[in-house]
Amino acid sequence: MSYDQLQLKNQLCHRLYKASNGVVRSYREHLQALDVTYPQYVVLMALWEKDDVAVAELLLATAVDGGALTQILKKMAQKQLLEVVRDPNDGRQRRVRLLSKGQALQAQAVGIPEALRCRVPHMSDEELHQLVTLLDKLNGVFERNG
Amino acid sequence: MSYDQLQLKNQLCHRLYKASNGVVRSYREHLQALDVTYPQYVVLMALWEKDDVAVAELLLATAVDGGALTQILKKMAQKQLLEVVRDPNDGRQRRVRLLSKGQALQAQAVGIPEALRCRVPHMSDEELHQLVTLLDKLNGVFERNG
DNA sequence: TTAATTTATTTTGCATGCAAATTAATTTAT
DNA sequence: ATAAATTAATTTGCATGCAAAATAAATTAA
Repeated sequence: MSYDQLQLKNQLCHRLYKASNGVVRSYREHLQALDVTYPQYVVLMALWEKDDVAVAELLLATAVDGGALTQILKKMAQKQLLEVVRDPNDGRQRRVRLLSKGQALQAQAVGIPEALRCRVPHMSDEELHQLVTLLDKLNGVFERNG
Repeated sequence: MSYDQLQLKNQLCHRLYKASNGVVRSYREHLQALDVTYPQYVVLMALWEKDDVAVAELLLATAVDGGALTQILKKMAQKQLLEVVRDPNDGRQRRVRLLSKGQALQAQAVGIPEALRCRVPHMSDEELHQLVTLLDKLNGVFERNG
């Protein structure tokens, strides 16, 4: 009954599961100062890079779930971080735009990446870069199909 | 307003977020045949390796959230996959034990790891091993503290 | 042009992930 | 020996992640 391939220690998926949850948990303390959750932070990063985009474009950029994104945008709109307006040219689309309060958060978030980097002092820049490269290769699988 | 360090393409966290969600999504089709969710599958793998363990030990092995684990165990118990019984020596602890139906699922799960491996044909065994090694190093940060 | 189809979002129902509060049982301190 | 502290689990409230169904608006087809 050994089945090595079913042992948790041999599962890439479980490592990703732990890493993702762990990293998001690590962000929480920093994001609380901005009063946003991790997915909300991802939406903000996407908008800081490119503002005034359709929901569909935001879905692609953030990889946040569609059903969840609607709720997330509602909450962020309530907090005056952004607004969602119907596209005049295509009524099906809704465009997302940062409000001043959402734009202002960028300045407060500038130090977050470095703070998180400091949590992993035992890993070199090269190792982290390798990790990024490998994850990109893995994520390529999910780009188009499920 | 560039702030390179805040661009999504420079975030390790976002890659982990996408990878973890993507991989779990990939498991879903295989797990549906067993009628279990991904966290439930993790619990099963832990129990297949070591059965009759306290909830606390299962928490450590699986890294599943405590609050969620209680609900997960309830559902798995309803499905007759396992049972949760009070420890006679220490009434605070509850021990989790696989039932025959839960044990039997192992045979059905044997092919899952290979099926998932086939989803990443463009990555070599060495690359996947490197990814595992780097994730383990990253996850070391979350072992004790948050 | 009006129905059928396609596209963009939202809604719904269920299953976590998480922090904080609560309950239950054991151990420690006085 | 009994209160206080500690430990093990569970419960609660909120925020997603996800699939599938439902809406709404634009486009295509007949």
